[in-house]
Amino acid sequence: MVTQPDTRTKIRDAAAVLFRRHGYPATGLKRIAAEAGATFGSIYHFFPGGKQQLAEDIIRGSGPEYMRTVLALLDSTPDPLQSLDIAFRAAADNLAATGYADACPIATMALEVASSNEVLRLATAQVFAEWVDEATTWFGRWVPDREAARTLAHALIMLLEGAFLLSRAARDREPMEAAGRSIRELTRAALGPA
Amino acid sequence: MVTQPDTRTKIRDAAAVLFRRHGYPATGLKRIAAEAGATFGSIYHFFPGGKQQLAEDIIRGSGPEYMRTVLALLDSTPDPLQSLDIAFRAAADNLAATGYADACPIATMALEVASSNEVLRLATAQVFAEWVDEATTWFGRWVPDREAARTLAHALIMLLEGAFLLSRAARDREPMEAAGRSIRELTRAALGPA
DNA sequence: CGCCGTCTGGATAGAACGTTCTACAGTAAG
DNA sequence: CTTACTGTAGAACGTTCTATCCAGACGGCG
Repeated sequence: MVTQPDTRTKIRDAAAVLFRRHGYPATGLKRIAAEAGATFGSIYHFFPGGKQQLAEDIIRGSGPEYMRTVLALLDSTPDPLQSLDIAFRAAADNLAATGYADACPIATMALEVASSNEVLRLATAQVFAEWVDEATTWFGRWVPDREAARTLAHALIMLLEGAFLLSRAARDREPMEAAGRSIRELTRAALGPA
Repeated sequence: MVTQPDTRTKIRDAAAVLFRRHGYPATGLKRIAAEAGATFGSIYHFFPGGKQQLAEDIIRGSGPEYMRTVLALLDSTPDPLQSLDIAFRAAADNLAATGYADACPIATMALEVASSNEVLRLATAQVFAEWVDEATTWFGRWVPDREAARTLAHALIMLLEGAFLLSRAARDREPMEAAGRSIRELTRAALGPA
């Protein structure tokens, strides 16, 4: 039905890219409008709350969307170790393919607003909490102990985020590959004594 | 010999706190001057390169300084597993004590500049590389295989950084504690087959 | 046709940004 | 006393920021 993206979507998509790559304060609304092919007035028409509402919208939207992508990769094979390998390899490939620009959609913003903007901080916290819950459920399929599964879920996300940080800074996929080895090692250890 | 901090040091220290908590673009030179008890002119007197030079100075200075703190904790006992426990517990304590504000001194900036400022990106990359090397040496004391030690070093730093991200967003020490359990589990696995 | 809500285009405001510039205080050397 | 140097103080510049405001274009409908 929708032949071409409407203005609201164009603004959202352009802002999401800029926020992810450069962060919240460094991204100007003027630049968002330019990249979206929209005008200033349109931003405030669709997002009366201004920059903050736009960012919150993107955090709460891109977060779950990204997790869905990751979960799809994690379900690509029945073997959890092999799925983890595929997922982290895909993350490294995507990172390298985008010139080490596109990583976690909300990590940069999360660090930026953690001590200065309570509304956005809460949004990022809720997205991360959702990720941990979903990853815990995923690990729970093979790891009966819920505490152990939750620790693995935390490790998965922290290794992924840490690898994004190091890989983006170094423009090198080595950290992401090390992260993949580590999460597989942890999972293997949790599966072993079964 | 130095009775009170000179202006250069006051500016550096104030800027380091602000950059760490709010990031690079969100921190204004005016605010830095105010917090440091200095004036505009003094900033440009000591840092003719402006904001970027100040940030690079802080990245290259605070990075190694922070690693020294971590390494001191890691050498607090002869047992690596116990030292890791102490270090991650200290990180969680410090985080909670500062209202989840003071975490990694350069992580926020590293993500912000990774795709927009090559000078600062390189500075962060070199600091991280140094961290990995030093952590590799530390693990190397018990793990003879250098590749394995380097993977552990990456895991240590990535888990720490990931835990900073999640803990700051959630204002909760659980992620940091999970990171501590995970790095000890990985280290245990590497020590086991010895 | 005229009407009306939706959306666009852009001017404008007022504040804050990084940076540059000049003036000046204090001190040590000649 | 003069000269030179280091550091302080802050005004001023041009740019960019978020946000507000309004005139007008568009499309469905009576």
